[in-house]
Amino acid sequence: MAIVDHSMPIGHHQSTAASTNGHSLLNGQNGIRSASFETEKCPVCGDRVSGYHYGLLTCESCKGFFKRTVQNKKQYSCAAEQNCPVDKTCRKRCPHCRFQKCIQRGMKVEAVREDRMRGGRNKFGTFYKADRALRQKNLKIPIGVSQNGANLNGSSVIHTSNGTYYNGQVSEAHVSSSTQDQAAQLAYFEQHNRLKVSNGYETLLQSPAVSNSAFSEFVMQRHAPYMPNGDSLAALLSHSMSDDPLLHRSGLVNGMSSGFHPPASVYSACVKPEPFDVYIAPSDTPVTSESYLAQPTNYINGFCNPSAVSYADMVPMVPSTIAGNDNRLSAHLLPVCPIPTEKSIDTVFYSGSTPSNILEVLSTRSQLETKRAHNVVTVANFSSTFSDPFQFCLLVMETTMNQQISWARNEENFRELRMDDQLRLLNRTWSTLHIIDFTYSFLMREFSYTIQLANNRECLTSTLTLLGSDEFQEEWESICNQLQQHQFNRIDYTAYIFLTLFDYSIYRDSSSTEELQSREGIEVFHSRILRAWADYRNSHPASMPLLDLLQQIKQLAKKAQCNLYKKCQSTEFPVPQLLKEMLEQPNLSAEYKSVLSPISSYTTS
DNA sequence: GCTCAAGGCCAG
DNA sequence: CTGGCCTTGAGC
Ligand SMILES: [Zn+2]
Ligand SMILES: [Zn+2]
Repeated sequence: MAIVDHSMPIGHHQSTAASTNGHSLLNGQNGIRSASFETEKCPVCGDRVSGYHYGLLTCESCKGFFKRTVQNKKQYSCAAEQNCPVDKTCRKRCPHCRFQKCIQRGMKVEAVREDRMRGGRNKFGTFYKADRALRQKNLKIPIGVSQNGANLNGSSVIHTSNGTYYNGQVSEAHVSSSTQDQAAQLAYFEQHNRLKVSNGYETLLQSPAVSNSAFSEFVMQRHAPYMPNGDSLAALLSHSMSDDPLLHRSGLVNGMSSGFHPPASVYSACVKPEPFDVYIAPSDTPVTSESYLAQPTNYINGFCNPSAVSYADMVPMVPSTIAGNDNRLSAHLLPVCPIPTEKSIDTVFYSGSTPSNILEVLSTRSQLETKRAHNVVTVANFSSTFSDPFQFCLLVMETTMNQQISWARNEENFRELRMDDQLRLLNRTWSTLHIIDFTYSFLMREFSYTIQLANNRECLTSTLTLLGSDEFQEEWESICNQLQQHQFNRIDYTAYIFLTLFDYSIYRDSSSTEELQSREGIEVFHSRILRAWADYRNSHPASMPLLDLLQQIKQLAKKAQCNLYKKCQSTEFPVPQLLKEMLEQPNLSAEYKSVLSPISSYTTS
């Protein structure tokens, strides 16, 4: 490599702390570690990452920029349309858009210390650690085909340079990492806070910064999406369309009046002293949606039409205890800017480049590993607190489903679908996706056979995987064995996920032209994945054992879902909101009946 | 003790 | 204002 001398991670130098080997990161025992972010690109500008800063892996300059901005409470404004591209070469040009992107990518204002205390560690440490562990692990996954690892991040393959419009998303294609960071963190921290709830006594009092800080920010963000009519999923999806609540606030939003500076500036989250222990709402089940205003029905095509959309009407869910201090959310929820959406999957997805690359690229760019990483963290967290296996499963499922949705809505292809399609697809496929994720995690030994719970109890991994059922354990184990025999790997897993998610059969019977169009888009994508996968496997879709297995998994998911539905009817534990809604979709009841009757003598009314 | 993210410094 | 390099210090 030509740039060898720059390859030492910056931020480390010999002069520090009498460390005997200042260059330990490059060689020796720690060599592996350095590799973990040596290849990473800053999710904000694409420059070389120097470590975790304010919540995620970023470069040194974005770190500095972010720090200065937050410390000095700077208010930038954009001379253009708030969608300036931000990359290494032009990041200086528009600080407004740069900062916006920082936030959007998940940098945390609350990690900037108000008291300016140096050194030490903060609460994000655990997240960094978990994230690092995962990245590392995933580096070691064998790739399978001739391609070598070097290509993993070379996603330059992927893009034509179309749109700079929507927050530069497209032009960022070269950034390999962390479009997921934010979602990931949210999920991560949510769990922590939720745990606090369940243990949590002390918390409420000792958090000086709580009232307007970090926490409420993230709670808002996290729960903002819930909707009044029980449409959590829709809300979760639509909320995300323009990303982060924190940002739409510097001055003129979409040409609206500029004088208004909501009290809840981003900086309010800047937290005082270090151990900012955030507390959580004193409810241990996910918040319900009573505090929402009615949602004017229009989220279906929401993201196409900025003015028609009623993001501003969506009042985020804030736990009642802290709800007092914010009505400022509406400002947050304004869409950042319209998203052009003639783009169909087809155009979004690149069209040239060899088929088998598609999965490679998807696998890398879609950050499936990160999603799974958070599943692992979720499990770890809940398992230490809960002792009842079913309750444990419910909570894990609820949380991971949130993560699933966050993941999906950020996924480059999925997010281009009409909202309506997104809803249907997720409604349709969540249980299968769950099973695939957990099964793959199991195969990767991210979970062992059983999961140790509190009070010395345990939960079979198969139970958790199968949505809390233990009836199908053998069937699942058999599937696992077969997957293993076929050397099911990361690429196969990626194919499984995408083939499942993009299930065009949801429109099998539809006749409206709109739906047919949707169906076609999804189908095209689906078949492209299928071809790529077959190509990768040197096989034909018609004769792929792994494809048969996927069908089996889908069947299994269906059964498991029915079972879960049944169990939820009679459980003593509260069924979390989102899960409940996913289970109780009206159109499913018939299906539950038909699936259940052959297996068991379950009788519905 | 060592780590490594956070703050500080300052030439450009 | 930027960003590369330097110092700190809680937590492991
Ligand atoms: Zn950067
Ligand atoms: Zn700009």
